[in-house]
Amino acid sequence: MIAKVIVDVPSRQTDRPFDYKVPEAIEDWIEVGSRVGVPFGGRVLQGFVVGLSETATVDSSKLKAVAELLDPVPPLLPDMVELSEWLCAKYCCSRTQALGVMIPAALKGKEERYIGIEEDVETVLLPEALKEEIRENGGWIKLERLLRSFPEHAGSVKEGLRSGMLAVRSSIKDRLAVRTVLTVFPLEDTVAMAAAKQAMPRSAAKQITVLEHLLEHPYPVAMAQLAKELSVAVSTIRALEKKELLSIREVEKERDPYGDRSYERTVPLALTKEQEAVYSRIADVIRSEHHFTMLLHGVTGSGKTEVYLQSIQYCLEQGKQAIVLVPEISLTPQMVERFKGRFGTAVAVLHSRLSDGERYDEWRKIRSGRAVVAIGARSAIFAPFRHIGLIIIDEEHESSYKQEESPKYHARDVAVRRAKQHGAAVVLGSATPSLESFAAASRDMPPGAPSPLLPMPSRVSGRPLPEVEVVDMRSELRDGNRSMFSRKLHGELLRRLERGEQSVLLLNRRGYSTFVMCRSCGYTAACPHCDISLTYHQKTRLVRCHYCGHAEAAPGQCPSCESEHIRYFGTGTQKVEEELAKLFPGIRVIRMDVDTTSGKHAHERLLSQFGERKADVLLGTQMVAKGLDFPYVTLVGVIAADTSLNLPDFRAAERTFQLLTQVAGRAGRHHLEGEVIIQTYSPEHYAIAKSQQHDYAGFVREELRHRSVMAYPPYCRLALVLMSHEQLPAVIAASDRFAAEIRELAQHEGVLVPLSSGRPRAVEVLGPVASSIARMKDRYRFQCVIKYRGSVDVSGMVQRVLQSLLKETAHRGVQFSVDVDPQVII
DNA sequence: AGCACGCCGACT
DNA sequence: GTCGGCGTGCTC
Repeated sequence: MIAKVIVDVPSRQTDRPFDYKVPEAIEDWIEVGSRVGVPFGGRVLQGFVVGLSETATVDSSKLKAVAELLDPVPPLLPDMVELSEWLCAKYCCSRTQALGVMIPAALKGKEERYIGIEEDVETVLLPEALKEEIRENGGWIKLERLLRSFPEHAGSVKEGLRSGMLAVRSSIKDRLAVRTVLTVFPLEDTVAMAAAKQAMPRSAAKQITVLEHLLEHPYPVAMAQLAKELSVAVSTIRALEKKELLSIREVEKERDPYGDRSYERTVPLALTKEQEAVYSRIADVIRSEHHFTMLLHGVTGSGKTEVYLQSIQYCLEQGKQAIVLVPEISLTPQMVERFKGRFGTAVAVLHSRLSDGERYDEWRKIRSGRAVVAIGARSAIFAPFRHIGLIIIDEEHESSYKQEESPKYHARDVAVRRAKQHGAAVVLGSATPSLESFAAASRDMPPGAPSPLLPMPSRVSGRPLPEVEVVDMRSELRDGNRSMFSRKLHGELLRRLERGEQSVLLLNRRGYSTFVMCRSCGYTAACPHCDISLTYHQKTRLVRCHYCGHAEAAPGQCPSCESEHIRYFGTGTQKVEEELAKLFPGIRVIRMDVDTTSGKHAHERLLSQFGERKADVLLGTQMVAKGLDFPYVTLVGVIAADTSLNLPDFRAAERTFQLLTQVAGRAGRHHLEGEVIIQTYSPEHYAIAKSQQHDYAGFVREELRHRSVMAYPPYCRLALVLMSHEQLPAVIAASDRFAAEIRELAQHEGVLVPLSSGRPRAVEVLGPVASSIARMKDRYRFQCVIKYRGSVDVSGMVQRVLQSLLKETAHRGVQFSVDVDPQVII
């Protein structure tokens, strides 16, 4: 038998299957999706089996054999191997990257080499110390350790290996410490145990206590826990083991990050008429076993989560599994609690704050079938279930579903592809759907076919959406108020303090960091490697580059004109916090931003503090806008709505509308009425005006008009190709060449026509132009934007051009990065 | 990615 | 005359 293996080498030249003989001993175990160790170019590498056949594609004398099978159960299922093929074709990534993104990091094994002394060979030339060290270790010692102990003998080791005096043995070792716990197993024969207890001498009181306990609870129990509960020594239990009245074994322990918490079981709530209609549509699709993607458009507070829960329940009853994706940021304890409360231990939770080990344990729960619901961020879309019936993507418009590193996949698109493979239902849920999803769901359907649009326009509580007031900050300034708080927001904050209610303040800080600028000459501190402005960090008094990490001392005077009028600009959450403390002495503020939420449980700790009303104000960036639900929050303030509006990004208006709508939904969710104040310098902008009126449809109409005029999604699709090189001429040459080649290819296929032509298949190539960050990490960057429409295989075209381009020596050293479906173009 | 093979400068 | 620079090419 021959195994086709993708080896774990991140290089274009090795990005194809290699053939290996399968040793008979593992023939029955190896499968498509197995992880193996294979000899490759003089070392042993990890690889994935993507095919099994009887014949090889190269002559069999060249074939080597699979060295080892790394898991008893293949970590990937055959449908995922197929999915990996689709991933690398669509997103222009290597096969290794596509496979790697589907498994937990703990399973990215590395070679470990062990050194031994060859038998029946004269080894007199080897240093005595080396031979002794190896012998003392039972004949084999890790190469790394040997070299660390005897750095002076590195040459001898190399020579010993070359001349055959030393032997090397390689094995792939997972990056994983499997934790074990000593566990006490009571005798299965309880009668014998009871008899032994009777026969114990009275002096063995402690041993009798243990036996009594085990007779009452005849289940395996952790030894440490047993000893503590009964306050007996471990040696007492050991003594019983000697008498063969129980056994002690090491049991693999799973790290359950939620293990120390118990969840109140919840029961399905009665659905409203609206919820019921949506639920039954979803259930119909699950039952049909035919893939169908639906868009659940529900206002904040419309009870989407309960619909999710009951749909999942139905899916499980059909004997299928369900995946729920939520944005990382809203994967809060509150959210997890609702799912654990309904489905108990059948839920696996996957989020980025887990350690590699914890993530691996949750993943294994899925792979082994002990979990049937996976809830997690983006990568949970690769949960290794066998029969997926339902995939839910909550807050589907969130940009965190797009991975920004290769493979640059969009979880929404992967979800649809997986659902097609499994015949599953996809539910995209949002109060503010992305224009792409809304347009797709609003397409004309064949007569009689059910619509993919599932509307939930009313709130479960029956409460109206909160009042939103827009404050024009220009008139504040005109009236002499130079503070970052308008008089209105100031007054309302004060009222909340007096009444003991809580407020949420949002600082929309995207692209709005504290930068250093000279008021005399206009000099700004910029990174010498990346050409972007440096941000000021008060704690360390350093200015730092957000891209490469370059840091230097904050200048005390202008390096350009030597003026003293150098100032730190922009409003960070820290600054707002200081201002709050000044304006409202004694105010209790919880600040949430990247600085305060970096710890493992910092995010949830801060939120629970706020939930316990230990603070008056929750101040934060985007992360306070999502999914929070606190009954005493009656005021939401947005400090500057337009910071995101003015970004040079075609989705700026959409992002702003979404953010404002989301954050407004945080106020007055319970018995107290909520109020929202939006401060802005452009109150007339439709993104702000329509969010004030809670008018999604109105916003979409306006925004679609803009997108149509400018030919942006959903009226076309985009691909971004970024090229970089240390030398400017090299990157200019490469990008010019790339643009010419791709145009020629499109011309050849007859699709190089302007989008405005109205032709169903069209491709436009823009650029090349210098990237807006023209240099990063000492590399110059140029980019091409490709706009296209219809069934044009742009990924395939780009890959073909890159393949021929990279063969040419002139373009060696040029790095290409392809983003199909980029979320931001700046 | 690594590692070996291969053709041109400063050293015993 | 050799040791070693890293350019080029291959890995089942």
